[in-house]
Amino acid sequence: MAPRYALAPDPHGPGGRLQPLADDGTPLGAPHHAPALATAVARIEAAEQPRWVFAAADSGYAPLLPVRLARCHDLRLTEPLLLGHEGHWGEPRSLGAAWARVHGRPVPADLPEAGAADDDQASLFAPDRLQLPPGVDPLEAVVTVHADQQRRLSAVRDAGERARLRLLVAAESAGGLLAAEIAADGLPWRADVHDLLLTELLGPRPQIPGARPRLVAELAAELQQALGGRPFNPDSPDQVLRAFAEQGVKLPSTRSWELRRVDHPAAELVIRYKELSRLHTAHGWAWQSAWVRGGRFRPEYVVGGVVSGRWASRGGGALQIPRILRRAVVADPGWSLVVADAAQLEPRVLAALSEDAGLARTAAEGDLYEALAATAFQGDRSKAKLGLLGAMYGQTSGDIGPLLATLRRRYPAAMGYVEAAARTGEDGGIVRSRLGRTCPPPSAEWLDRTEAADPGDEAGGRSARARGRFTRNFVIQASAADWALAMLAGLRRRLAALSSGADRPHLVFFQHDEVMVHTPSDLADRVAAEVAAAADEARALVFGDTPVRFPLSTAVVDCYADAK
DNA sequence: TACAATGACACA
DNA sequence: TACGTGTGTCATTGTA
Repeated sequence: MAPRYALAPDPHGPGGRLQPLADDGTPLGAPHHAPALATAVARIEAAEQPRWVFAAADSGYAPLLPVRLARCHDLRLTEPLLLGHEGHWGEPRSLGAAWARVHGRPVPADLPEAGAADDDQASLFAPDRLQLPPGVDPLEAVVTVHADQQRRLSAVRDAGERARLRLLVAAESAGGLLAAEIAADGLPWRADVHDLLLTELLGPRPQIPGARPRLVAELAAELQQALGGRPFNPDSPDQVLRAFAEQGVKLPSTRSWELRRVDHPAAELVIRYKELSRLHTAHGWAWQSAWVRGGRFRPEYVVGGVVSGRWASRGGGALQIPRILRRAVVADPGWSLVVADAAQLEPRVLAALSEDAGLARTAAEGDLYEALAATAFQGDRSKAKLGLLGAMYGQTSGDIGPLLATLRRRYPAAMGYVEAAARTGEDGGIVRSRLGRTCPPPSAEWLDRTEAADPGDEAGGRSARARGRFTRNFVIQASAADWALAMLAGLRRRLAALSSGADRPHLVFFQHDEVMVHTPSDLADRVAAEVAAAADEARALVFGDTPVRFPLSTAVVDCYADAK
């Protein structure tokens, strides 16, 4: 019974090799070849539930689906976590680079990131991106690098820190599995509802691709009339500003909040035009034909794509679906959507991180801002919220000074925590999330600007403060991402235990502090309970013994738009 | 023609 | 009420 298996798919064909491993990565016996890798993996998974060691789950797991794996160790996702933790942020992070470091060989530079832009024929047939030197056996490389990563994890001195970093590696790796599953399953998307919505708001689909839909074109014409009648392109901020100037209206920019303050009939039209035009270009018919197929929206997620550990997405803008389009996300007949988002996650994370007893009391349950207002802001919830957000993001302008002063007096530990993180950043230091994700060090240019600068130098001071805001926010955003990842990994495990087979609940969406499960309706209530349990489990795993709670607002709905 | 920078706005 | 972090995408505009 091996706790771990390394695997390497054959470059061509359905087979692959498997190598049982001990926990520390020591090979147990000889590798064996499976003519049908997915079948062999499914059999071993059913019997042993090992931790699968992938070079990269995103490419290694997808071909095995619909086989579901419980646990993995993703070498590609783990390497940057370790390099960052060890203070080697800029080092190449490919499997080949990690292999070369173990063997003291020349380390190959990383290839540029694959983006949607170069996702063409050429790159489809490009050699893999592992960067292994010619002649190196991929399975041997996976085994070697895994053993090295396990050794480096064990080398973390402090036991608590070591345990947390291991948790981070496991959660990040689970994210790798999940992202592949979500990509394969897709988000339920009703193209007909989307169509109807577009037609209602924009007019019928233009016959000529690229043409403005009727209502957008009419709005553009109306706008031109309202600004003197001379033709101009409403998509060009420059031309819009000039058209307004000709009417005697001086504007610093065409930002919508700026336009809202302008007393001119054309301002409203510009705002409306931009809204509709954006819907058409970003999420219109072209978007639908590119990204929606077979009743599912299939974006690509990039696990750890943001330095803070949040996921990013590539193509389709999966993490920026405008609210109005949530109408199109509808459960299949007989199925429901369980939508859950963590309420006030970031201030709760601050309370737990800083162990500020007072703030933790306000975060023990219910509405955190309400509780904060009651104890420190004479019941004014908006002040409480503004002040706390300002503290977490490093806001200095506006009338926020007195609010920050109040917070500093009432919650010295919490405010001290973010201010210490800000000072570390301003001084060029690095900070880490709760589980040990490390922020990037300052760039060489930053060091030039700040260290060479005189004390009174404006540019240097600005750069320093900007980095202070970044590190101040990093400790919170990245620790929130730690919690979310742990919650997600737990929820994934719980859903698998709830039901297997074709009509099991699927995680179909994840956006920073929000998850969505598509489930047979008769399981929806149990899914909702598992979401709550996963949230509490993540609280204990990530923050241990804290009075802070992380409540979720959960809705069981047919349509995403009906959640909250 | 292709790419980068910019402005704007969507999401957390 | 309007500037405080992190992203992705599109159209325009300027440069290679």
